[in-house]
Amino acid sequence: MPRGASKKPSDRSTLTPAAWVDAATEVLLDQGIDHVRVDALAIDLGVTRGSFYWHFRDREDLLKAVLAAWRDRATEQLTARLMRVSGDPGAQLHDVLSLPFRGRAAVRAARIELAIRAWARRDASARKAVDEADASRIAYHTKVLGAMGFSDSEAQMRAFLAYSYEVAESVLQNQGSHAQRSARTAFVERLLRQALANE
Amino acid sequence: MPRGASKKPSDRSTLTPAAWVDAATEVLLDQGIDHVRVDALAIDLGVTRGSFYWHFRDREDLLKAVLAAWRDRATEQLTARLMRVSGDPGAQLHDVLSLPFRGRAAVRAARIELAIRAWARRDASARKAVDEADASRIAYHTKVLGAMGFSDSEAQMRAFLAYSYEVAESVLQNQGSHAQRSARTAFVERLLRQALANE
DNA sequence: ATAGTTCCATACACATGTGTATGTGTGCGG
DNA sequence: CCGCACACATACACATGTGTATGGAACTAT
Repeated sequence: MPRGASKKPSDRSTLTPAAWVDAATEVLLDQGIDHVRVDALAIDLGVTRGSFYWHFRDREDLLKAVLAAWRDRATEQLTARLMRVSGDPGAQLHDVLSLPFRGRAAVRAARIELAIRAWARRDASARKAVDEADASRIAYHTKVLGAMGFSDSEAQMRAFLAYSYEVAESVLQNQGSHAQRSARTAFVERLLRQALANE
Repeated sequence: MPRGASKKPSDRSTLTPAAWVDAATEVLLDQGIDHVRVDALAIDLGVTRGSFYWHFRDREDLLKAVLAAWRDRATEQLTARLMRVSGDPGAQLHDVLSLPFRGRAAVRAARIELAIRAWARRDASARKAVDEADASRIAYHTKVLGAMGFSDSEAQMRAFLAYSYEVAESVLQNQGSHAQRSARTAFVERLLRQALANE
């Protein structure tokens, strides 16, 4: 009797490792890495732990796969942004700063990232992945701001400030209304464009 | 009343609830709230769980005490800052922005706060405490920037940006050298002081 | 049809964590 | 010196989580 009557996943009758990774990521994003447990995931997927230990060596193996999946997606997002060279660096800066407002997918991605940051506080490999993602994005910001005419060192500092604002907007998600958020985003964009008064 | 009515000093003979809270905070700051366990704390304190369940009703009771202790300390820090009216708002802004560099105690406090932010992602009371702390600090920043001559709305936006930078400096602790950090802090300070060019 | 592989179920051993019930030594007041 | 509350120790019941060993149904290949 084929157990085709699966609940929500694809029409596949058998599970893939990716399905376990997705389920684990789902728990991770609103429960934290410590609540990612194989038996709970098995219940979510409608199977038993016997399935899990066929696809994965142990729990650590799954967590590594979760981290790898996130890192792949993060770098993919960044390279996609590098690909669509809009030519206008000013538009790119606007594009970057309005990222937190790109709908529910972006919000979800931000929540996943926050969960991984929390995880990175006590896991070396997660720490490494997050640090590399931060460095890559800051490098991209630096490149954009450099293309806008700022010197290398000043582009670096402005890039960090821009990225700081992005990170904080996701961390401080309960501070200010939506209108305030878009207003201050526009303000930050103008401030970052503006040259520093030399005294 | 059992012994000398001393509570603060390490009364080597008996434990206080504060000792449990301190031990729990120590685990919290580098392991996360899920790793705060009564038996591990008991071992740390050199006693058994029997002692714990005399001082606290259950584990939740301890966690509430940990959160209350942090909140008290956070508000106390802020009111202390409000008290020492340096008069010069420019000096106050500098004081605020150089906070992450105030030695090991500040670093430790930042780590505790990050752990509580992670906790707040799935605990309503922790969420509330963090949101209120953020709001209070942003309000203080807004007041300082308002005293520097900016309009209310602009002071609000600059205050959020300043606080964003502070939060990000603690979140992105592995990005940039110490020299870079102090350089960009000085840069952010100058940028925040500067008026926005009207076009 | 038969054998083999895939994918999962079942059952067990083991570790860790919470909470409760009860025992125990010690410093006080009376 | 007696008793009693305090502060903890000891022991147990119970729940939850991991990992392994083994069984078994469905699909495939021959």
